[in-house]
Amino acid sequence: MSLAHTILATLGDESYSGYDLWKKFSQTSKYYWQASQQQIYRELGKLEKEGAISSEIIPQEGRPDKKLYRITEKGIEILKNWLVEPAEPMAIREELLVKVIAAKLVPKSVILQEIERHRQIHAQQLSVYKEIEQEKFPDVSQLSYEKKCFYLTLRCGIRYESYRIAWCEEAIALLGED
Amino acid sequence: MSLAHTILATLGDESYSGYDLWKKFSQTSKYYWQASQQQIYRELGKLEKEGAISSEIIPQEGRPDKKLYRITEKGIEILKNWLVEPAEPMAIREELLVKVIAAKLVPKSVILQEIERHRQIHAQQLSVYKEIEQEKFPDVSQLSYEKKCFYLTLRCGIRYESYRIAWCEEAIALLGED
DNA sequence: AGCTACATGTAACGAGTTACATGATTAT
DNA sequence: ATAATCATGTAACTCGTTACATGTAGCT
Repeated sequence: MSLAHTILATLGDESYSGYDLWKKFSQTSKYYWQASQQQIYRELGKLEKEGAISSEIIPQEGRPDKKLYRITEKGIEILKNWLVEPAEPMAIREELLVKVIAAKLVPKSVILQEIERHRQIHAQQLSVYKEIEQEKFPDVSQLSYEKKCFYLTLRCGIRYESYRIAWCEEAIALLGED
Repeated sequence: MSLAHTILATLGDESYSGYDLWKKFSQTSKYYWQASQQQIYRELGKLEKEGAISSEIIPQEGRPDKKLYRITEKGIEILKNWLVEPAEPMAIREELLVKVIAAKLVPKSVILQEIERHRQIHAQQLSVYKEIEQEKFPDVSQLSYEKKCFYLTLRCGIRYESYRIAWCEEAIALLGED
């Protein structure tokens, strides 16, 4: 359900084409919702049919035409109604943990290397987020309400990666000892 | 993909009926993979067709018959092959964060209350996990390799809930100030 | 009389992934 | 030449959710 709401929330600030939305989802929206290009195009089609968004074709030279989407009054109403309804915490599905549960079937080094690989991926992502934090949010107390909200999603990304790294380190330490 | 592997990993230790698996998924498997009863029945059907598991019907008095599933040699092979392949970190999809992004459309109190509600849910879950930790794992250094692996999934659950709580507290503090 | 636990499933739908299809421009 | 970027989409499939369907036993 939330892909539609994420798109509506994004279109609430600015108009985007499907392609632009996809890029935005690959970059800044990454720390709260992920979606593929195909999913976004499909969802845009649905939202337009429902009347939550409208589109306008922008002709371009030397490039394919682009379809620029904007949110409608109806779309804003849909968003507002969704915002006041409570949401349940998301279901946890961690493939790495399933591997840890089945770990005894393969040599210990296989699992240890896989955990170490994940630690590195998360450490890499964490450093990207921390750079964004330093560059874009040097003084948090001066932020507007809206900017604070966006900042908090980045903070969640930072905390998420930190939690993953800490767990990987604990796992390597515990399983690595003989 | 991983639901099949989670079921195979669970059946690796013991035989279960679909109903038993569902209960297990609602309790201990909760911190690494969640699945509904219907999903489990469907997946069991598929896995049996593939020959990864086999079933035996156990007649019971005063209760419906139960179908007890066990993993086959082929199922163990499937698990092993999956274990040595690298897995990517899971995609992040946090509905609460999408709400924070769209927060400006509703009064501040709506979002603050929703975040507080989530903080409480996670705090509740954390206390359940901590009780399990104290009861079942009083001395970590004495655990077998297999038990250590299981313990680590609980530790991940504890770290996850702690990270969620910490973020909620940060968000309430930042948005709550005037 | 109604609720919970036990036990297994089907059907329909919504969400997410993977593969395929097209075609121009710009950079290496 | 080849790859990457821009730009939009269809089709098929798998995975996850919700609703429906059936029936017994035991508790309150």
